[in-house]
Amino acid sequence: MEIIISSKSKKPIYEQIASQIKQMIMAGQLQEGDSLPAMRSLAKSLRVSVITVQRTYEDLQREGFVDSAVGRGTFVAKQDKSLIRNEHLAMIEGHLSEVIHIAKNSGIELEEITKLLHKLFEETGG
Amino acid sequence: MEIIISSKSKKPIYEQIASQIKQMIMAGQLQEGDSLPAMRSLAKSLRVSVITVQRTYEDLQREGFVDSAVGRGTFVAKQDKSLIRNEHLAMIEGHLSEVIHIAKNSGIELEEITKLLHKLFEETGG
Amino acid sequence: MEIIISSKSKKPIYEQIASQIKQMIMAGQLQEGDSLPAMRSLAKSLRVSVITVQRTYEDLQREGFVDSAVGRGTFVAKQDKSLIRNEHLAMIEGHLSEVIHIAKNSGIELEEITKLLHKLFEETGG
Amino acid sequence: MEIIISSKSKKPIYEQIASQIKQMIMAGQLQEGDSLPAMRSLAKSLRVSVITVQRTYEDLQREGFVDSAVGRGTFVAKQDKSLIRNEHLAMIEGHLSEVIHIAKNSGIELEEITKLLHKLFEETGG
DNA sequence: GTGGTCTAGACCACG
DNA sequence: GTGGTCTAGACCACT
Repeated sequence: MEIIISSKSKKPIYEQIASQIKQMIMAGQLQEGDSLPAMRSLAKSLRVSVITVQRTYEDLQREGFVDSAVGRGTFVAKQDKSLIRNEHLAMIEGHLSEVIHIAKNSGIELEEITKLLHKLFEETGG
Repeated sequence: MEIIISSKSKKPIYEQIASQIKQMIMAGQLQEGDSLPAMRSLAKSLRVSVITVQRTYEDLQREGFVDSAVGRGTFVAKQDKSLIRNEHLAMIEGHLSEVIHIAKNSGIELEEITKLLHKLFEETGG
Repeated sequence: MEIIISSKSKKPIYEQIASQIKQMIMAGQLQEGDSLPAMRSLAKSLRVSVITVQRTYEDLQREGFVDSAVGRGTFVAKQDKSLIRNEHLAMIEGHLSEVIHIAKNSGIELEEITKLLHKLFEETGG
Repeated sequence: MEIIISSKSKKPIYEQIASQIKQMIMAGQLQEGDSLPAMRSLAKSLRVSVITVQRTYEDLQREGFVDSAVGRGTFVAKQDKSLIRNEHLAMIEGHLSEVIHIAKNSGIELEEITKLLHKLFEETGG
């Protein structure tokens, strides 16, 4: 369970942890039925409060990525493909919003961004 | 000084105001030496607290967009447009690369991203 | 002793087991004096902890469904069926009245509730 | 803001508060744009921790009943009728689940419940 | 041991 | 003043 917490990031810690666990699930690194570390042990290894990890697991559960059962632990839930797709789209939307924010602040035209997007897309091996 | 504040936006009000002023400067709508409205009058016309406008002007000053002179007011500073523009383009390219990376990993089409980009651009208030 | 445990259910395991045993008793499938499986063997066949079965038997005993005798085992107690049944019917009527109150206030049709009732009945494991 | 907290209830406090506020909103007692009490003041008047109220407001926000803005407060959001309907259906489902739980424990037939439901529905003025 | 809830108290960003 | 985040420490129910 390699998770990196950056105190520089503006994102809250519980969200940083959550997004990294989501990525592991979406990448297949964590599979359906796999158990996640117990809250207390993960909290200890990440050197954060148990409450913070709890918040992370709670969010993951609410979003359907994991199931938690008192006394048994937390497990990766059956994944819905459209869920994952939506999650990816949300991440993309986050980046695009940043792009637009910067662009509007610096008078860069939408057309220029679109061209750059297409250029980068073609250049990228994929 | 037409500035729109959206209470729906997650962005703080002072940042909404600042980015719209930045835009006006980058677009040449506000030129070097032009004076910005007095804090109290801008606050009044936008129906926000003076403190909020104060924070806006502080940020603009720190970022080099304006100069404030006690007792005289706030003025647009000399802009090094091309430098700023290049920095911004680099940041945009970074985000777009992330977007493309995610998209290629999840089978999302370039066309869909382009549409999302345009949609967000139109939705985003200044 | 066919008992089904659903890990999806929010109900604790000991309660799932208890309610299924109660059902068997109320339905006459288990009769007065019949012996229940030993805790350890039931635990083994259900693949749960002995502690969980212990908790189940404790509850059944406290509610008067079974009697436990150290060294001899656990047996179905004498049931006062009609008394229990009437109490249960009264509780059910209370809940149904609540349901109807909500439904009438929000324009939900009786038919829809009936359908929901049947759907839930089929979904609910014992 | 008359809210009653019962320590007897199995429901967590934050949920008890939330459901009562939801009811006020659904009943029109709290209307769109109305401001809710500040977390700290509500916490004080209910004699619970600020954290508990925070959890309540967070849940209400996530479910779309209210909007919170740092520095300004928490306000009733624009209500979606289907949201309210779903909320009512969820409450009904909760009661029906209780009914089924009792029924299955006491060997009461689904048909009998259905008849009782219809009988009560007709008897109830509405 | 597990997760769920509640508490008290702190610091931050925002207005 | 507001809400948002993080912390530490406690008690509970379940396995």
